[in-house]
Amino acid sequence: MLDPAFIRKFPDVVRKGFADKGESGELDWYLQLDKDHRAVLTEKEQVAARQNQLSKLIGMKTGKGEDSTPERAEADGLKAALKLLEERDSVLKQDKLRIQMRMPNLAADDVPVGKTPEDNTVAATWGEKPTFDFTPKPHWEIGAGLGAFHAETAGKISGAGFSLMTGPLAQLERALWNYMLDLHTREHGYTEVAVPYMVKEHALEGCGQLPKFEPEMYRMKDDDLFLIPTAEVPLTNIHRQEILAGERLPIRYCAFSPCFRREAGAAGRDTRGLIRMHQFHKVELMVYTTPEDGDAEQMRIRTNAEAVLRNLKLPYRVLLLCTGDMSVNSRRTWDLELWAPGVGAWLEVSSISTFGDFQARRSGIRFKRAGKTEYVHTLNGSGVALPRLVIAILENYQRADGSVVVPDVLRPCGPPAALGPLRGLMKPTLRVPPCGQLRRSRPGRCVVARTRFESA
RNA sequence: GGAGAGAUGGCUGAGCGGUCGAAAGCGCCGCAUUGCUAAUGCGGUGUGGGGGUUAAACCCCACCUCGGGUUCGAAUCCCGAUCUCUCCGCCA
Repeated sequence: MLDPAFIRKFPDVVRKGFADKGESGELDWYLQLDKDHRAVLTEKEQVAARQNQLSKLIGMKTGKGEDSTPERAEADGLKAALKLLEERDSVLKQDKLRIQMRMPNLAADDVPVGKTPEDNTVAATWGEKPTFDFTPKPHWEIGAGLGAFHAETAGKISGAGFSLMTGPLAQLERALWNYMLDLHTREHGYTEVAVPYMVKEHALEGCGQLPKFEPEMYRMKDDDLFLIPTAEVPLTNIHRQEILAGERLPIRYCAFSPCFRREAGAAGRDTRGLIRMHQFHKVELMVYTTPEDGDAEQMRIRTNAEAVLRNLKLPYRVLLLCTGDMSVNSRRTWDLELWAPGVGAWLEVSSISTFGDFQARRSGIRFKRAGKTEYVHTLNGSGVALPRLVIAILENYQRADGSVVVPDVLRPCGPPAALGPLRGLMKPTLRVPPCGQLRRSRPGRCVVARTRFESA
C-alpha cells in the first residue's frame, strides 16, 4: 500500500511508476474518490463536533438538575444527517481502500524500466558452467537412473505437478534444507522460525498476495484458510499490527516450509521433472528493518543466499528485474538463477525483494524511535528453493555412469560422497531403499539397494 | 465436539451510561540530585485521519478486539463475529 498523502501530493510520480509496471492502478478513480471522501469527512466531522458539544452540555445540565430540552431537541435533529454522512464516509473509505490494496508498489530509482524478461539486466555471474565429455542428462533421467525419482507414482497419488522422491534424492533434499538452515542461523544471524503452513486471508493481504494472486492460492473453503505459497507470508505477519522498539531492528528470520502454488497461469509449462511444482520446499529469509537500512539489508540477504550456491559450488547469475517483470509489490528484485546443464536453462532459485513500507502499511508493522512512529521496511528472499537446487546438483554433478557427486559441504548433513544407481528395484511397486546406506542384497529379499561409493 | 471465562494504551491492570483518551504501576524520554553502579524526586510520554502552518503551535473527528444496535450521549448496555484461556470428551 502506498502512502495516501504521497499519492495526493505527487499523482504524476505515481502515475509514471504505475505505467512502468504496466498498471494503471486505477489512479484517476482513486483521486476522485479521495476528493469526494475528504469533502464528506469535513462535513461529517463538523456535525459530529456539534453533537459532541451538545451531549456534554446535556450531561452537565442534567448533573446540575437543569432543563436540557432545547439541546436534546437539537441533538436529536442532528442524528439523521450524521447517520447519512457516516454511511457515505464509510462507503467512500472502503472504495478507496479496495483500490489502494490493488495498487502496485513503485519501483526504486535504480530499477531498469522495461516490460519483459528481456529487459532484465545481469547484475553478476559466478562460477563456470561445467563441461562434460558426454551429453549431460536432464535431472529426471538422472533421478530415474538412481531409482529415486518417481513421477508416475506422484501422479497416481496427487496428479500432475507433484513429485515423489525416494532414498538418495529424499535424503539429498533433506540434507540441503538442513544445511541451509544451519548456515543462515549459525553464520548469517537469522532466527529460525517454525511457521504455520495455513494462514488467514488477512495474512495474505498484508503481504500483497491477495487480492491479486487469488487464482494462485490453494484455499480450504470450509475453514477459510489458505495454504501458504511461501514462508514469507507467516514470517511477515509475525509482527502484524505491532509497534516495535526501534532498537530491536533489524529482525532477521529464516524458516523452512513447503510452498503451495496452483500455477494457474503456467499450465503446460515445465511439465517434466522438478522445475515447476504445485508443492515444493523452500528455506526463506525475511528481514524487518529501518527505511535507511533497507537497501543494505537487501544486499545482505542476497549475499546470504548466494553463499548457499557458492558453498555448493554451483554456477549462477544474478538478475536485476526490470519494472515490468518484477512483482507488483516489490520496489527492487534480484533473482538468483542456477545453471542447469541437463535442461540447458537458468533456473530461478531465489527472488530477493525489498518492499519498502508497502507491506508494512498493509499489515500495520511499525517501529518507534526518538518518540516517532514509522513504518518498517520489509524484505525477503529465498535462501533457497529446493527442487531447483536439487536439479542443479544432479545436473552439474552428474557423471557418465549415471552417478552424482555430492558437494562436500553436505557431507556432515548425512549424504554419502556420491549418489549411485540403485539396482534390483522392483517395478511397478515402489520399494524404498535405506538412505545412503551401503547394504548388500540378501537372497530372497526383493528390496535391494546398493549405493555405490566412488571417489569424486 | 460439549461447558465455561476473557479480550482496555509499548506492557501489567482499574473502570461497567455523561468533563474517560481512559486510574495506578512498569517501561521510555527530559530535568534535578547523587564518589561510580544503583537509587530517589519532579515533569512528560498512545495511534490514525481531516483542517491549519514555511515549519510548528493550534482546532476538529475517530479509536478501550472487530462489526452492528439501543441512547441526546457507549470502554461501560444489547446482538453477531474473531481470537485467547480453562475443564470434559475425542485424536496424531
